Amino acid sequence: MSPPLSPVRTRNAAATRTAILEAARRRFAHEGYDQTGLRDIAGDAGVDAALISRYFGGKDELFAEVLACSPNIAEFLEGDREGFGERVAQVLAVEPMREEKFELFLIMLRSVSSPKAAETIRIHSQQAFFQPLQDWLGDKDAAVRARLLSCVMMGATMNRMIHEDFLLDDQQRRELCAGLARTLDHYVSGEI
Amino acid sequence: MSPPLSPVRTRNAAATRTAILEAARRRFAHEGYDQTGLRDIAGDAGVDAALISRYFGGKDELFAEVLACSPNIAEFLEGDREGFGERVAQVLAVEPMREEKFELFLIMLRSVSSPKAAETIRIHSQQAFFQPLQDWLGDKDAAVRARLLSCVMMGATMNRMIHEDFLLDDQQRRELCAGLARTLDHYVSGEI
DNA sequence: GAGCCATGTCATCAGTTGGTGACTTCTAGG
DNA sequence: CCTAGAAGTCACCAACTGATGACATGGCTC
Repeated sequence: MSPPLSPVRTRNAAATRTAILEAARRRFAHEGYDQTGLRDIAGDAGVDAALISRYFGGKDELFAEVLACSPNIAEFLEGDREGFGERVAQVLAVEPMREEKFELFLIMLRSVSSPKAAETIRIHSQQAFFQPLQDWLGDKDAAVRARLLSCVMMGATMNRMIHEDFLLDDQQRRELCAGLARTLDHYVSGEI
Repeated sequence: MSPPLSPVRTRNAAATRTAILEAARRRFAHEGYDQTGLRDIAGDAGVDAALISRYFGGKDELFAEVLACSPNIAEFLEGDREGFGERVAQVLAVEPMREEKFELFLIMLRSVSSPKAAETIRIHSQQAFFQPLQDWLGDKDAAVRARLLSCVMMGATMNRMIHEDFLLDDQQRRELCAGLARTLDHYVSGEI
């Protein structure tokens, strides 16, 4: 899919590891765990496929590593509370899906169906998504509100995965974004 | 997974077809398109795997047939408008996931990652989910509101797929249900 | 410069998958 | 009762997957 990252300097373990990790992240985000082959990743990274098993142990471990080093929800929690809904909704509904901020979502949602990835995803989504969100909300109903927030966020992503803005013009997309933002802010402010 | 449906009366084309279709529906809902093998389905249906290709042409066609004959959104659209949120939220958050009403969602969400299934899903979700919902809403913003509704519905399903009511007690589940119902009804009544 | 270990390459394995065609067996219609 | 065709069975293929171990080679240390 993409050319080798550093054709000039081969035989550099750190660079190779990084290249594999990045290629894997893109692949997992675009095709999901099952559809991504070790050879695909290796090809993108410009690396022999055998190296992946050597560096990471196996596909599962590579997947876990990718999840661990991907940007999580924290980014959205920075900034003022009132702007949360708008910030998130922008990413969910208007910004291009290629955006990095999106990738963790895509990786998780595209790979849940695979049993080997499912457990890893559950643990990671709890640690790097749910718990921070819940802590950020702070109040007593935090667990339920975090769940509600994630319903909307995941649902929006899912929806976009299925029909990519199919049949929705710019105006409608803005309305969709506004609706999402409003609902998210409702949950944040505690009005379940 | 389950014993043959009719061991007494073999050599019945219609029964065999139905058995395959039902086994496939269960499998696709529980494991998704990729993780489901023709041999798994055949085993559940108590049928030789070769028959599937013979009856349906291939895995893709079988999948399309399963989607086509699964119960769709229409069931939820019956009844009064005010009760919509509650009806749906009940299924999404409190009723057991084994429910048949759930299966179409699960099939779609667990199989989007597979390219072969994705196109079929897109078409079918448009025909059997989106369009009816949009028509039912009726107003001008119907397209956007339908999208918002499906965000919440799919998101709730997705959430449940990832951590099955993990860490949520009965009281919290009721709150979650109430929150979902409220949001859904907001969208139905036009308050985006 | 020699030696050694980390790094990278290659061929290959075993398992699984969807799919196909030749074969057997049952049943309906004459 | 007998035959024709439907229904079901079986063996097998080609493609792909993740993974492994033997081998080649580069680059650092002494």
